[in-house]
Amino acid sequence: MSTVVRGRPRGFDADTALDRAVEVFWRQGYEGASLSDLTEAMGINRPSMYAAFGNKEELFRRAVARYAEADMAYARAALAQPTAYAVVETFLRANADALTRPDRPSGCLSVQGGLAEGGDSGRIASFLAESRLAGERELANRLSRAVAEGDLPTDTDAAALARYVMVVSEGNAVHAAAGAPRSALHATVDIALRALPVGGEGTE
Amino acid sequence: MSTVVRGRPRGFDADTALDRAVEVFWRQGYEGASLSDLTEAMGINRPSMYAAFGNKEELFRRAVARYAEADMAYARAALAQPTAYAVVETFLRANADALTRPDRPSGCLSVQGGLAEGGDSGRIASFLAESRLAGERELANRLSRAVAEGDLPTDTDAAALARYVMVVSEGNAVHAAAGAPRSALHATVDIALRALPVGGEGTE
DNA sequence: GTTGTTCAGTATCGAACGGTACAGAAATCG
DNA sequence: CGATTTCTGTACCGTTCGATACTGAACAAC
Repeated sequence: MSTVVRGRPRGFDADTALDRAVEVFWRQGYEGASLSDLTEAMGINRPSMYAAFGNKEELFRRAVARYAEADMAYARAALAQPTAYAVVETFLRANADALTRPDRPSGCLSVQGGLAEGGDSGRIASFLAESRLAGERELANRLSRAVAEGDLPTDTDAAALARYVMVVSEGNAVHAAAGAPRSALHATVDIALRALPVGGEGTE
Repeated sequence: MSTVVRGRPRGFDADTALDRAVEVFWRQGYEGASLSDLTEAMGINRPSMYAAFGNKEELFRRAVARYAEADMAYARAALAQPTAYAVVETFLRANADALTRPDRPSGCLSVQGGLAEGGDSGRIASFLAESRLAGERELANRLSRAVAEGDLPTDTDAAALARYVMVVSEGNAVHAAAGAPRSALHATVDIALRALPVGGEGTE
């Protein structure tokens, strides 16, 4: 009822503190973000965080909600485009920009919020990224050979095409980890293959 | 020099133990897999693991190497296909199957090895997956409307197309988190857009 | 059989984790 | 002015983490 506060007023702004928490979770993931990391970035003490947000998991859920509202507004805007093509292109372009904003952590909180980049596992993430990149390079070499052999159009960017294939593969991995059935992954592959040059069976 | 062992022989097989470790890391990620989880699955004690593999990070690197050799053999096989199209299709098909093998953890160790699914954060992963799925559903609704409006071919599977778009988005997120530059992401979008029905600008 | 070397198992280390009890400070109400 | 209510800050809780001494047991060499 009454908007009057009774006791000592809060010494910090909860929304500002939440924004700082978003940054930390985004950069370090849920488990990788310790309470010390969070409260230090938020500029408040541990009991203040617990009084304001309940516990770490509640804080994370609030952070994701705020992220979806603020940092993914471009997605809702894209849906308002007049044509399906424009919807998809606008979304993917804005998404690419959002994933690489210089003033924000790289990537997407919804994807790597489950990561654990805290402490020692920074090296782990780098090691895994390098492993994936090695596969991408092998594929690029193979596709480059295909260009030289006339199997792909001469203006084909083999490295970009290899990266696209790996993106589809890794996106499917994210979906599979989330429980997507095999049929869904193959349906995605059906569509993804339409982006390849020449298409069809082949040697022809 | 001498292949003769000197002291008490090892009571377990290191390769078998490593295979078990792969399973645990694959399912729970690096940080999510505790030494207790690992040694229990490997059937050995903690000091035996340290004697055989050095430490947790070395064990993980060995596990990833073994994973790349055993569980990603299909990728090298795909590179041997005669045409570029066959290379890509064979890879993506085998990849989709590998990501959803019923007798193995879902997803890809190289992608979610950085995850932390241990203990409480199973709920976190589910929560994030549900968040992403909500966006996918919104996009599917929008594309479904486009089909109804004649903006997309009548035989278009709006849900599958939406899933494809999200796969590209999430794959790009993985790349961005690994440090890929903005231009690389847009080059991927360039290619991905070619898979869309009708293509081009649109309302036409 | 004795000696030397290696493995197995218990018990424990210090550090970091998420979470909280408690005392003092700052505000409004009567 | 007390009295009451709420926030801040320190100091700490029990638990779990990765990693290790240390004691005995098991094997080969001599």
